[in-house]
Amino acid sequence: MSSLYEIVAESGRAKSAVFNTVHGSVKTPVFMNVATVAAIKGGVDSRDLDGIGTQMALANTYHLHVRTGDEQIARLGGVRKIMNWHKPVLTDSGGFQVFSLAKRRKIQEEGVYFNSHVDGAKIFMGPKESMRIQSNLASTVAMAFDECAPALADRAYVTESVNRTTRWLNTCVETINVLNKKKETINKNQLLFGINQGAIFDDIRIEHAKQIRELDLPGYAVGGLAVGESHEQMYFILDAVVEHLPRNKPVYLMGVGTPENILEAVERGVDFFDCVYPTRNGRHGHVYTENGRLNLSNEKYKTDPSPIEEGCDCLACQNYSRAYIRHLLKAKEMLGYRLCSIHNLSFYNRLMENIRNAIACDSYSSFKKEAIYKLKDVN
RNA sequence: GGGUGGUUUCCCGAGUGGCCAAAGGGGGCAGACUGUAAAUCUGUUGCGGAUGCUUCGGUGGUUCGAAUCCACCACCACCCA
Repeated sequence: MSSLYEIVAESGRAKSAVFNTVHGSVKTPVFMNVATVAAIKGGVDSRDLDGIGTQMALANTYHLHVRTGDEQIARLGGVRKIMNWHKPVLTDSGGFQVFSLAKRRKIQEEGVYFNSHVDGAKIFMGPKESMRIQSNLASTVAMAFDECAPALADRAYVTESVNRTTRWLNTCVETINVLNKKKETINKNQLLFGINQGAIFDDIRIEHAKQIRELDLPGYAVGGLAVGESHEQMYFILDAVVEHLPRNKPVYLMGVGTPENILEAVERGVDFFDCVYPTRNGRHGHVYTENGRLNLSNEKYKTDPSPIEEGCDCLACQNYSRAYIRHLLKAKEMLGYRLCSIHNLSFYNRLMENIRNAIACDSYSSFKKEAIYKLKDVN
């Protein structure tokens, strides 16, 4: 029986591992494609991702609770079943919505009152509710219910918020342990990842990391970054906090990020990522290449017969020109959004594969330097 | 042949004497977006670096001042013969 998480290569502080779950194995560093409402936006089907190296997806507790309801999804067999997704899925806890729907919520000790963004209905969600919903969704990995404080929050607020997040984490642990033993639970092996918070205060972050690692959870995330602070501040926090999380467990940097952010974070020991960028930017016509990001809706691509990226084996690059995809975007045709999203996901997965290879060759530092240099090319 | 309504900046369309280079859409151009309230949002869109200059079917007029008032002309739409 293989262990849950096994480091297979290291290069400096960068690590590459295999994460073994009941829903399959994942090679890290890994990028999880985002499927917030159990759908990859832009009309991308689960099968579109076959062959482009996708290993894991992310869905959202809050969104699926609000629509169509986690109990209904449980009756249908869980989020993986309805998506026809045979690989692992991580569910975010709704904690980020505490942040992003700030104008629609009120935080209390037991949880948060939201107003649904769908119909305005009052919703209560705390650690118990989040865990129950995630158990119904039957994801591979459930995330702890946390508060993602704004980057600009002051020290007093962050201290209070982090303490509450720690108390919530304890409740999450107790709750998932009960849920995983229930007869009707679809995935009785659901894993719980804890989330480190503390905004840009390194001492609060470190203290929090030390506290939560005592719980000996199967994985730990760094949350509350890329929410308004500078890149330098983000890297500074990662430098400070990652070494206080267990090295022999997954480290997940939530919601990040750009290719450059990922390259920098891997160097600091992070091995799980997710971000809306490849799909959102795809829908907005921004596509990634090794030599930087292109805005395909720019006039200069109007007659460009070349593929988005030479040598890319994705559906878009194998079959269509930049000029045609630009035309589709201008015409607001779904196919345009779809092709750009598929290409970007393909790019991200290829980036992760290259990262893994560089770690395996113990040449990560020079690989990263060159990759970032190339990304700055102007197209 | 007679009557009525109309012609506005790339398009649609508001504007009936100064606050009008001209509302609002659309389209165009560019930008933003990091655990997705996001196929969304923002900026810009006559020329000029600027005091300015040239525009509202055409020509002429009234007026200190005209897209707006008057005259004629051109074209378009509908109605009556």
